[in-house]
Amino acid sequence: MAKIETPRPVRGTQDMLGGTAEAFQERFAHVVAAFDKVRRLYGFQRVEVPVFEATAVFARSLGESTDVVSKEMYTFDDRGGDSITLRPEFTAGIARAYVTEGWQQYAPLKVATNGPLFRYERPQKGRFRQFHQLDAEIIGAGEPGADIELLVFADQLLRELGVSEGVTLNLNTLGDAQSREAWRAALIAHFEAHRDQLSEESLDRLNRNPLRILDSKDPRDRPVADSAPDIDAYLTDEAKAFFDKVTAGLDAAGVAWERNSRLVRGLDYYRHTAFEFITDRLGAQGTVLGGGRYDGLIENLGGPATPAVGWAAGIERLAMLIDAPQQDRPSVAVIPMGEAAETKATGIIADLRRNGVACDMGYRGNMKKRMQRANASGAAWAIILGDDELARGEAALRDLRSGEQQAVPLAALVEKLTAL
RNA sequence: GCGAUCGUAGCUCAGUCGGUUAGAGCGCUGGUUUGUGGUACCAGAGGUCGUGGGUUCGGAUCCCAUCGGUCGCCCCA
Repeated sequence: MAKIETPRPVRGTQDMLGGTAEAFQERFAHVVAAFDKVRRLYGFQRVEVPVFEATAVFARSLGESTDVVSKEMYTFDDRGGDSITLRPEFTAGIARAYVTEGWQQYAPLKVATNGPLFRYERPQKGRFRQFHQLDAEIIGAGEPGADIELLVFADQLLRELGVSEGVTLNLNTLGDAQSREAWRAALIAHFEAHRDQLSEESLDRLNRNPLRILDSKDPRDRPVADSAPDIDAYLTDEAKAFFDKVTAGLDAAGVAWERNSRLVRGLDYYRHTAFEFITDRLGAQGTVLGGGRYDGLIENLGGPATPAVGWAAGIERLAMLIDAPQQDRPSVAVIPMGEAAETKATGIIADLRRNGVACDMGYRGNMKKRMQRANASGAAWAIILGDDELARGEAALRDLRSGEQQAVPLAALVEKLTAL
């Protein structure tokens, strides 16, 4: 008989098993739990949006960056012939819902979500095809206060996770449309004047996405990129006032930040604030949380002109940075010996669980094996139930830490253990 | 799409100037102790050496191809 070949997991996907101190799943869950806790403190409502959308939702949101649309998205036709795309980001879907579900009535709307996203990329450290993000958005608020609130939220999350130490907030402004255009023109002029010093890749970027030359990793580009003009000289008074309010707000809230005049966004609908929390502990993927103001996006999706700002954070990346979280252990291991005892134990364990006592039953192997498993499970107590105990209507309750053991009437077990 | 590097037991890895039956630790099963763990000792099960081809008397080891992992480039919404 031919050997059946087990299908392999799809490239860039992960399976996560919890239950042990080193388990990545435990870290992952801790990041999500911390996010949910902080999100409530800041009054962000939980929102759920579909994992897939009509392709147009993302295609329009990404606009002209054709490489991303054509090569990086999981797009397919469904049985009805409609083009569907697995979400590569949260913002577009939330913006779509804001328009189609009439959420405009709640503006300014503070929402948060988290879940899986999909991008067809080559996996590497901190990069997967199915990955997961936390996401927070404020839609319908054009005031710098919204940017500030979001940034303080992000900062507090990183503090709660204990990773703020090695992570710095890089902050920049892209100005309003007018500032951005003027700066862009100046940058192109600068790069054109130094064409001969740029790498081939950056020469290509010059046509495609000139702002990206600013954060090129190629050492040949650095001198030209570093000597390129900041946006500061091109900011309108309004844009400058906006950025000043954001930085003043951060200072007032005690959030440390660094100006990074090379931090840019490729898409045109980004305005004003752009930020990334960056670490050097994750290899090539240093951004742990990033976002900015996208005042032009909702209009791009056919909605009313709506100012909005938001951020997203990679759960896997955060999970790689945090210390191993404390994990919950079952506190009681029930060890029956013999069939009659096992039946009785089934009732006892159900009773304990209904009364909020976390417990597990050991039903494999000999006594020694069961005790070993009970010990390995981290349980603090073992309830040993054999024919002898059963006949006396009691169970042996053993403290697995001290080794002390006592007989407890079966009827008193729940009371005894819930009192501990 | 490009580059580097690695694929040996369930896991982590030894073993390669080509040479009898491929090893260890952990885990698993059983035993020393017919019902008592965190120690110890003994035994056992478990491997198409990623896959296919080539060179050779002989390949885990050398060559080619292919698949997969990892890291980096590109891209980064």
